[in-house]
Amino acid sequence: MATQQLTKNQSLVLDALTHAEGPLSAYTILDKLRDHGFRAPLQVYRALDKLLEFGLIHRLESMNSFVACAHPDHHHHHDHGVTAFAICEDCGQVTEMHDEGMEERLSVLASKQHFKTEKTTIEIRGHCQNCTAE
Amino acid sequence: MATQQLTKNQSLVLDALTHAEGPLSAYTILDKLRDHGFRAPLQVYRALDKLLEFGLIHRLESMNSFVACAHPDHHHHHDHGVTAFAICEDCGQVTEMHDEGMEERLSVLASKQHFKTEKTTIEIRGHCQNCTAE
DNA sequence: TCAATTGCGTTATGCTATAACGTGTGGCAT
DNA sequence: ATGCCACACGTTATAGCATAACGCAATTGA
Repeated sequence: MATQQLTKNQSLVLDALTHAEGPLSAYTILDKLRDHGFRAPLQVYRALDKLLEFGLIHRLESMNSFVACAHPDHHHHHDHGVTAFAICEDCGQVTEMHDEGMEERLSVLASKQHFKTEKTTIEIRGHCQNCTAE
Repeated sequence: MATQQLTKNQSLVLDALTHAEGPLSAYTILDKLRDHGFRAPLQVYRALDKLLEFGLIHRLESMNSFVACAHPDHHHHHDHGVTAFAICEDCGQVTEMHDEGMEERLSVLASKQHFKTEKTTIEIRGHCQNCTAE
């Protein structure tokens, strides 16, 4: 299963996210890509939907924005487990975290309620190391 | 520290959420309260902000909606730790969950990054017990 | 009394996301 | 080749979520 072949629009959107300092909103991406022929929000949203599907980007629910996936292993576009995000409210930097123990706790919590999990969102808002230094 | 005295608007919004089956969006609340004199979104959002501050309601980031807090002990409006929400995509029901082990894992994760946590969002989307029964 | 604070109401605006329509292209079975 | 299908694309319009900015009224406290 080779790396998914991306369309022009999808590549442009992924590049924008990859080269960005932090998460971008769909409309910010639109503005960045106007010079490349983007005119309407749907062009961005359609590309974002596909990139999410391929596992190449993440959506940050707490800020209606998107980030490129930090993982280098983009060869399999199946889940690599639950991802937690640490989002710095000062500099906007996002750190992607994975933890087996946490997945285990979540799994236990869900099964206690007989709840069938489809997708899990974990977002920690706060201040990163750099921005905490006074 | 007695229970916070609420204004008329705040009470109306809290009542709407308390009596609702599931989470409500701000505009849905607005519609429900038109008969009580509500005319504009800001009337709702201002009440929601205060209720969030008092810890009487929660915001569900993944669906831009709000729910009444399930806790009976509304006397202290400080944090009662991290809350995880199980959100059923079929019936919309929301279950509030608290778990010490979970908080511990998150705390460890954050400290590994030297990250200072302000607020944590955990939302599990899926299907509740009732809606899973075929 | 006067100033400061807080909640309120209103209008206007901005940001986020999708519906609905039509076009073009490439694969592929007939 | 022809016809069909799936998919990406472009465009316009609209729906849904959230806040800025203004001014008024009531409350509190020096």
